[in-house]
Amino acid sequence: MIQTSPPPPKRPPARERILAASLEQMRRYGYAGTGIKAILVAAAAPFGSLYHHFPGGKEEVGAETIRRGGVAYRELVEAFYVDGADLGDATQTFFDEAAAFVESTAFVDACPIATIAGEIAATSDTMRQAADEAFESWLRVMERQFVAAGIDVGRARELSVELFCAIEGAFLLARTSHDAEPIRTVGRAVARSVREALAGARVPVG
Amino acid sequence: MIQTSPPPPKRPPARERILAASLEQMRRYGYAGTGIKAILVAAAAPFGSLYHHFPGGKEEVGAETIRRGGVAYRELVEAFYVDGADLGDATQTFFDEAAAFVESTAFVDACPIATIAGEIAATSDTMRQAADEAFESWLRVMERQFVAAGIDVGRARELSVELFCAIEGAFLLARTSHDAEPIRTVGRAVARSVREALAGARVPVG
DNA sequence: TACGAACTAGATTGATCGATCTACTAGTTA
DNA sequence: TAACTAGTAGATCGATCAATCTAGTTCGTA
Repeated sequence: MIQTSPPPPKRPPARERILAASLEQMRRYGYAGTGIKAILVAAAAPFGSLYHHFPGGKEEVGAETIRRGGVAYRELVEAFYVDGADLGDATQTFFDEAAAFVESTAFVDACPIATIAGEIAATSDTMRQAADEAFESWLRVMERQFVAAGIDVGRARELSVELFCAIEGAFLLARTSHDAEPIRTVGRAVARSVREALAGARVPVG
Repeated sequence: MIQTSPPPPKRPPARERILAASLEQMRRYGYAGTGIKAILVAAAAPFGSLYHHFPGGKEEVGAETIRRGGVAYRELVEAFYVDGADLGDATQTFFDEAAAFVESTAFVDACPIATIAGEIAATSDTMRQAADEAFESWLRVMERQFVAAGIDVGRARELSVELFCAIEGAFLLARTSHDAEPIRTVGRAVARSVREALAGARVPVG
C-alpha cells in the first residue's frame, strides 16, 4: 500500500502556534509584560521561526495578535447577535455570559485585547490601528443588527458605542474588584436601552 | 537678621518626585513598559533613594502610584459632583470635559490608572487591590451624591457603576480610535440615565 | 535527482532590566 | 562635637530582553 497523501499534521504550523500562544500571554500580562521567549516556550517554536514569519519583530507579532483576538471576539459577538434575534434578550445574555466567563477564569481573562490596546495606544501606531480596527469590527456587528431591527443609523451607532464602553469598563472593574456583578449591572442598563430603542423604532416588519 | 526657619525647598523631596514621575510614565506605557531607570531620570532621583523609600521595589512603587493617581482622579470627580449640583448637568459636563482633555493630550492620556490596572490585574494582588480601592473610592463619590439627591441606594450604586464603566470603556475606545466622540456619546446616555433616576426619585426637598 | 525556497533550530549578541551594594551627605540630638 | 539616623548617589550584579545569526531540515518544482 503506497500512501499517496501525507498524514494530517499533528499540530498547527509554527506561525499559528506562535499567534495562539501570544494571545494567551499578552491578554493577561500585556504586551511589554510578555517576552518573546515565553511565547516561544508556550508555542513550542524556535526563535528563528518567529522572526522568519514576523520580520517586523515583536511589534508585528503584537499587531497580528490583536487582529486574531479581535476576529475571535467578533465571532463571539456575532454568535449572540444573530439575524432575527431578540436584541434586548441577546444583549442581556451577552453580558450575563460575559460575567460567567470572567468568573470562570478567576477574573484573569476578560476582553482578549483590551489590556494590550490600553498599553500600546500611546506607543505603537501599528498596533493601535489594529486595535482600532478590531473594536470597529465589533461595533459594526452590533450596529448592523440594530439597524436591521429598525433603529435609525445614528441611534444604532450610539447604542453600539454604549454597549462596547459598558462591557470594556465592566471588564476592567470586574478584574480589579474580583466581582462580576458590575458586568451584570451594566448589562441590565444596556439591555434596557436596546429595548427602549427598539420600542421607539416601531419595526414595520413582522 | 537671623533666619529662624529654613527656606522652602526648591523642589519636592525625592519620594514625591519619584511618584509623580512614575504616574506620568506608567499611565502611558503601563507597568511593565515603564523601567525604574526611566522613572528616576524623570524624577532626577538616584537608584538608592527609590529602594530606600520603597523597599518593596517596583511593585511597591506601582501600588503607591495607583493610589496617588486614584486620589487625584477622585478629587477631579469630586470637583464635578459637588454638593447640591444638578447631577444630570454635572454628568454631562464631566464627560464633555473628559473628551476635551483626552483630545488635548493627542489621545495619549485618559484615565491615570486604567492602563496599569488592566495590566497587573492578573499578576500583582498588591496592585490589584490598590486599583480596586481607587476605583471604589470614585464610585463612592458618585454614589453618595446620587443618594443625597434622593435616588435609592441600590439605584445609586448601579448608576455609579454604569458611569464608571462608560467612561473607562470610552477612554479605551477614544485612545485607540483617536476620536473623542465615543466619550461624548456615552456621556449623553449616562446623563440621561441620571436625569431619569432623579425624575423617578421625586426629591422631596426644594 | 538536484536545486532553491521556505521553514526550523537554537546559540549568540549588546542592551536593558530590577535590585543590591558601598560610600557619602545632611540633619538631628545628646 | 560626636554619634546616629535618614536620605542621597550611582556603580555593579546576574538575569532577561529583542533581535541577529549560522546551520540544518523540509518541501516543492523542474
